Amino acid sequence: MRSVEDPVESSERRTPGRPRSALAHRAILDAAIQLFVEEGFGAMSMEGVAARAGVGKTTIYRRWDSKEDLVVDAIEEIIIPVPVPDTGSLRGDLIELLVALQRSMRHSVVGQVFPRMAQEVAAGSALGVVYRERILEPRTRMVDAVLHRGIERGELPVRADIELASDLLIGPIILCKLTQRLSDRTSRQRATAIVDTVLFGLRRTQPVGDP
Amino acid sequence: MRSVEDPVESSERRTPGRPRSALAHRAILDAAIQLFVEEGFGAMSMEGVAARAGVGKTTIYRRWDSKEDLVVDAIEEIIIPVPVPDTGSLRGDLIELLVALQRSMRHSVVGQVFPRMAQEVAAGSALGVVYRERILEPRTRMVDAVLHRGIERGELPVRADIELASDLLIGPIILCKLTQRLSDRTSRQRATAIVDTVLFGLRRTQPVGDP
Amino acid sequence: MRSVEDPVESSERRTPGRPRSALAHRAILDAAIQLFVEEGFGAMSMEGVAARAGVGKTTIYRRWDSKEDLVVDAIEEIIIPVPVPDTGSLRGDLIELLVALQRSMRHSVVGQVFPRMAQEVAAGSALGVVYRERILEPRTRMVDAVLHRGIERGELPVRADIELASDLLIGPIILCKLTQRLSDRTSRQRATAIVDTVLFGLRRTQPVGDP
Amino acid sequence: MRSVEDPVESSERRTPGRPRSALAHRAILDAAIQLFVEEGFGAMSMEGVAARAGVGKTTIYRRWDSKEDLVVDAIEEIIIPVPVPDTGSLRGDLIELLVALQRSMRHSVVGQVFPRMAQEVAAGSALGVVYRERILEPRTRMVDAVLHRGIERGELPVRADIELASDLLIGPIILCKLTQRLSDRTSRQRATAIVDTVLFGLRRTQPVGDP
DNA sequence: ACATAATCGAGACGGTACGTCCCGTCTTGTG
DNA sequence: CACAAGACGGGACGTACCGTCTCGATTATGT
Repeated sequence: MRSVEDPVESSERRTPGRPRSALAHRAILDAAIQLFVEEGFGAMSMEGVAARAGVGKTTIYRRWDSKEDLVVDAIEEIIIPVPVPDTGSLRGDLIELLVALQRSMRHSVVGQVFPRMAQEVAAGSALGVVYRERILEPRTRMVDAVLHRGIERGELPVRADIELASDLLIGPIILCKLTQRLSDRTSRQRATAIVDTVLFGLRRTQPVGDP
Repeated sequence: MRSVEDPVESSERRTPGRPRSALAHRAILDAAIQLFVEEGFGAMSMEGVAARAGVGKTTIYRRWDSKEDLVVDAIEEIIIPVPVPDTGSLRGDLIELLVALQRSMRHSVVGQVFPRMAQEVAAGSALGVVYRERILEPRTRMVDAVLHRGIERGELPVRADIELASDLLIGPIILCKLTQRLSDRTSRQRATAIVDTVLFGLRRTQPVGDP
Repeated sequence: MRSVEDPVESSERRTPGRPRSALAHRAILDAAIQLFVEEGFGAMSMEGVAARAGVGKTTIYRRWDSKEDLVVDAIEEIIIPVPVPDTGSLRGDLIELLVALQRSMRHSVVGQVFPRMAQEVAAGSALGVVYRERILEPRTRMVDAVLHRGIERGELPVRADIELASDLLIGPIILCKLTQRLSDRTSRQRATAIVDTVLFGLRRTQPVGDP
Repeated sequence: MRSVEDPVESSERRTPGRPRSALAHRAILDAAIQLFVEEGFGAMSMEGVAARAGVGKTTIYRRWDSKEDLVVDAIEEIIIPVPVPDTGSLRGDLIELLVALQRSMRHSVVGQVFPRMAQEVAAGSALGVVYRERILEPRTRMVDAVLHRGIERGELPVRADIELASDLLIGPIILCKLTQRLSDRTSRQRATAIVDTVLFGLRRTQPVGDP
């Protein structure tokens, strides 16, 4: 997943010869992520990456062994760390989290990358595994963490099903992204509706009798 | 989306010359759907389809104009109509619906096709549009219909947000499929938990105050 | 040396599928000989041949296994059969032969090809061997034949050294071509001078004493 | 043609900095001539020269501007001055000259270099021009000089065509080298036959009538 | 002693061409 | 006509070198 030889080695000894260009490194990663988003993993070509980065193919192959390796590195570059919110209440935290998720899906490269990755993740390819472990799961764990804190604070029943809650909160956002369905609500309105419904629903886990 | 010239034309006049082989038609569609599932739309090739179907490339291109057209036809072939359940209660209907959805995702070709389609749907490609219109939306509408019937029956508040409810019910199933996360619960347990939580949550639409 | 599969097979059965294009064949050979002359064997590239012929690289590699094979075939195409002259006298025949040789060296592609081939012939490469056998030796043999006829006619001593004569006649022409030395004489004047000197010299094979 | 900066400058002031290695100079020239002979000008590479000389590519390009420059220098290194023979007679001198020419063609690097140069000379490339001026023409002039001396001595008619004679003497040797034709005669036998035939032929320049 | 300066090797750089593979199209003869 | 076979022009693959360009290290000299 890492480049063949790390140029930023902390590192007692320098390798002889001309060092690898940092500019080329950046240009390649930028071109790679752009083309991945525009054309998809299968349709993008190394030749295209080289051309857009203004770089020889050799320079790419010298640093990455395969298209997979390159794209994995490129994906890791665009990770934007989401800070765990702390508004004081479970409801507020979850709304912030969901708003942030919708925003990243809507605006950033992350959102463009996600649908292209669905297939990779489902297929369990090397690329998909990395994406799940480095992008998806950290975000899911963050929701879980916030929910656990809610239980500790007594804002949620001790027995509340965290996994279920997590799916109920994130699922709708993902679904909306995948189906490209447009809503007339703002991100915050949508987040608020989801969070309120789910949190209220979680107070009761017994079968729903007559209302 | 239809083949260039329909061989099963009901149709007053027979075309002159040798008629198209119905066996070849089936063999091509079967090969197409297999390869779509195995390799994905981008990676599969018409050449591969022809080879697996034991057919010349010409025979495929004479009937379909493009890979898109072929795959669309092939996808439509595997649609299994889901009957609208009628257990007598909203809760029962929704559970049946979700169990059926999970089952189809888990077992059939439909489930294998879905992740490959996420990207197409999100990108709004011809293929994606067909998939959404012919596969996704009918199922969503079915959930909506059941929910509306619930309102009519008085099992749900008149003001209940159908779109939100639909997303909350379907989202988790989709999310689970995409992330390939395994649960130790049965489809029915999971469906029940989702339905109960969402239905209970929908009774309350005001902001969640302290519990 | 021959194409991988001969398209002009006389021959009982046709191969199935689309036959190979005769136009492409010609275009490739023409491009090959042009580039060989312009840039030399080492510097010319298959990609360049394909480009100039307006043809895919595949089409070339389908018919020839290597650049050598291609160039050999291309060279064979430009062979212009030199008719054995029959002016009635040895002297006239030889002059005609030498005039024709100088003319082909000066004007045709043959003359452009020759210096590029010198190295190949000397090195004994596949290309060089073909060139020697198919172009050089037939011409040498023709001179030999004319000289033998001269002996039969009694125009030359029976013991005359044919090999020596041949070298003495052809050598100066070749040398002139290689060194690009320009003469103020016409081809015919030069041919006549050479032939007269050599023929006269051949009458005497004993060591040259004082004159 | 000369190196960019001559390391063996006789010369008043030494340049500051590390002086260029004389060992590297020799190693590079040796490697260059070897590779030129083995692979030809077009196929040999500066990288190969550097590798064989055990030297960095920079070191070569610092001293010579191009492959041409390097090879020209390397070729000049192998020039062996041929002494003008003086046996007392024209016939003896010419035989010595031709024997020497055949010997150098057969044995030394010069002989290996010659066929590779034919193309360069004919094409009139920089390399070819140097080769003609520094190697070819001096030898031709030497033959001319010997022939002139023959005229002065009265061994040849005053009107004898020196250029023709020169071509007739040298041409066969060159032709033999180029075509790699093997003879069962010794160099001396062959030289003698050529010289005797040509000298005898030169006595008569009128058209050859009936014998 | 020590700064200065041009050398050295190593090796990364943007490129070009390689020969292979497969794409989707086109063009045959046969059924 | 439909069909299989397969040639067509084209494009990308990953490799190998090309000649150029940086590097740190080395090696002389002129203070």
